[in-house]
Amino acid sequence: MIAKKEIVVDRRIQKTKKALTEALIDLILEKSYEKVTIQDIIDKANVGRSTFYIHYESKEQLLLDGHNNLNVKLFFDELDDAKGSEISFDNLFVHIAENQQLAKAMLGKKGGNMMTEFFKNNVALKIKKKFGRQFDKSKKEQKLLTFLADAAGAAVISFLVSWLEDEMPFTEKEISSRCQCLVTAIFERVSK
Amino acid sequence: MIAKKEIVVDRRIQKTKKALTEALIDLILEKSYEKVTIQDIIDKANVGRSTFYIHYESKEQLLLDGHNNLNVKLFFDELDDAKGSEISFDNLFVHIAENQQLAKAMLGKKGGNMMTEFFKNNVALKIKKKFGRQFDKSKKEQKLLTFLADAAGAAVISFLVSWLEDEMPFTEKEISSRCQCLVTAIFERVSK
DNA sequence: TTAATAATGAACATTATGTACTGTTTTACA
DNA sequence: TGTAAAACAGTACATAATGTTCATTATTAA
Repeated sequence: MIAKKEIVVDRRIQKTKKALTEALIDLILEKSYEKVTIQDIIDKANVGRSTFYIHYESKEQLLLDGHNNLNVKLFFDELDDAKGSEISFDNLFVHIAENQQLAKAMLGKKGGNMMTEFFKNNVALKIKKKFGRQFDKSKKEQKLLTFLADAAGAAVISFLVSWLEDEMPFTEKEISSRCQCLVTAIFERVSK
Repeated sequence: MIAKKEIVVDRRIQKTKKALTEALIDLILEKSYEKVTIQDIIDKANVGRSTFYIHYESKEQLLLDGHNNLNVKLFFDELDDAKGSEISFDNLFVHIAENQQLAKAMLGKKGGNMMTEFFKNNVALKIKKKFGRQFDKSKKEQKLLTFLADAAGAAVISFLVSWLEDEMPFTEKEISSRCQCLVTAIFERVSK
């Protein structure tokens, strides 16, 4: 077995990226994503202007990169845990509750549209996979499948964000099972 | 009866506002809402910089104002046409189809989040009114009602946008009745 | 210890924003 | 049709963010 080349990331890079990411999260919660400028970020992170551009070329890239991504991926891996043909949102909501501040920054009203879209697309994709076999291969049926999966994804994210922004008034179990119910309802009833 | 004072809007104002609005719509379809600058708008509309600021203080205000609003209001008045406890989306979709280019600019992928939110909130509000009586006055039930109405609204808008962006592959009747079915399904099945 | 490289800070050109002011043109209305 | 009011164009200006470049300093991995 060949030894895996261990890539060591320079500590300076780690520190810089961490500072920038944390500054962005803070600033999103302070103002709102759209209103955060790169200038704000480098001021708050106490990082030189040119340093920012070494690593990123926009705040969008900054938001997508780094340990955010790790968290985001985790969110979705959880969706796969369910057995059978149902999607379980249990772990997703638990994970969201555990990372409330990050989730609010990324998905709340102050968070940019990009992250919400990203989440929505991922949920829709999972839904599409689960229910795909119920639709035949005709173009029309496939379009309907896509439309329904997107709509269900949008509904789930809306549910999730409402819950998150409203101090999580239901238990994770409760909100999660309603989400599952919602998706099932849409596919059983609307796909004819 | 007192004669209603007729307010005549200066022709110059009408012309200016129309030019600015049309420029914005065109620019949204060319680039995307976020990337349109006020500079772009006044260049395309061939209007002086100071003139813009006489009437509006941002592009958001421009988008919300004017005959756009007339159209938007029309969209939603149509939702009230249905008899009984169901919401009919028939006229909405017909109206959207008739104003395809405007609708795409406002609701499509290139359109800003603002208009989509606006639409979603309006649809959610109508839905809430229709189904409100099925929920008791307890805080928890009222929250669930709000969450469900918002989720249903999000699903409807997602459906609408998919349809609009995909060259409207179903008839207005078809897509509209699926929307209605979707809303009903959510409320019958998820509200327990 | 040292060669590599990341960060700093300053400078610079470019672009958008929002305001202010002057002079010109268009309008509503009497 | 004449006139006062207004909307407009055009210019100038201050402010702010963007993105790039470069010389210098510091930190790091080996």
